[in-house]
Amino acid sequence: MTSAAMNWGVVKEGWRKGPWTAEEDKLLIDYVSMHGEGRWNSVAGISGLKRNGKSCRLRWVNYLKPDLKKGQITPDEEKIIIDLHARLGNRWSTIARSLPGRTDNEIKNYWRTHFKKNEKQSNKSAKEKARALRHQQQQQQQQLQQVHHQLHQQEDVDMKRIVSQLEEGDYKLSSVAQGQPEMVFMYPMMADEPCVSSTLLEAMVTEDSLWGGLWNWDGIHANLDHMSATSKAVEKIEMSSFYPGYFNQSLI
DNA sequence: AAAGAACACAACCGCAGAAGC
DNA sequence: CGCTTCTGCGGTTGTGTTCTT
Repeated sequence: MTSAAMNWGVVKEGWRKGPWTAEEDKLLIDYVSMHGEGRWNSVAGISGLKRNGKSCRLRWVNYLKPDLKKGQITPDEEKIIIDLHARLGNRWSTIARSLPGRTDNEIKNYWRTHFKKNEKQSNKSAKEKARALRHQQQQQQQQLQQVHHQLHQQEDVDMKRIVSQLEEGDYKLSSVAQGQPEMVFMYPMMADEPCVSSTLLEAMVTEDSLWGGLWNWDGIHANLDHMSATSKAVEKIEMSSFYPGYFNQSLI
């Protein structure tokens, strides 16, 4: 069916629908940079966009937001998705909180594409497996390069932030990764909460999860800022049962 | 090379809960 | 306290691209 046949891109009841144009994206980006996220229903009035609030929010959250991670789901991310979906079911937004830069929509689409079908057809052919493996290797390579690049850029900023937080005395640093002297976990000092033992943390730092240890902190944490107290409590209980160490990290 | 299948992604809808009045 | 509005979530659908036969 064509866009025209679907009435996409046309103005319906005053609102445009269908794919976003570059101009619309720019208007929305300008709006958010000036007014911040939220109050989506006022976007149309202020920016001149002929899109309703829901459409604007969706476009921003799923596509325009600057900290979104582009590119395919990595094998590590896939593991987490599988694990969390097994425990949480279709709670995509909760799963997405564990994958910084990924949206619920993206994960939902990924799951639907890759695993929904597998419920019926559990075995992949050898060909498919080989293809998937090649693809994974390429992705891993790309991601590694990307992470190295980002780390270089963020190094100065992050070090300053960590140092200032240390100076405030709110955090404790724990070097845990043997043979990885640059790998450091940071978690809040709480008098009434036991910290994760270094032994446990070491166990978490496997080859597969090394990078995961880094993103878990920033991503999960950033999202907690926007959650209600009740949601936070539920989230903490859920997440701490899945990822040892999460509970300590989330105590701010 | 062409057709069909599979995949990846974007976007809409309806509903529910939170927030504001 | 009830109503309205806003926001976020999950489900679904449609389109374009890539892969397979």
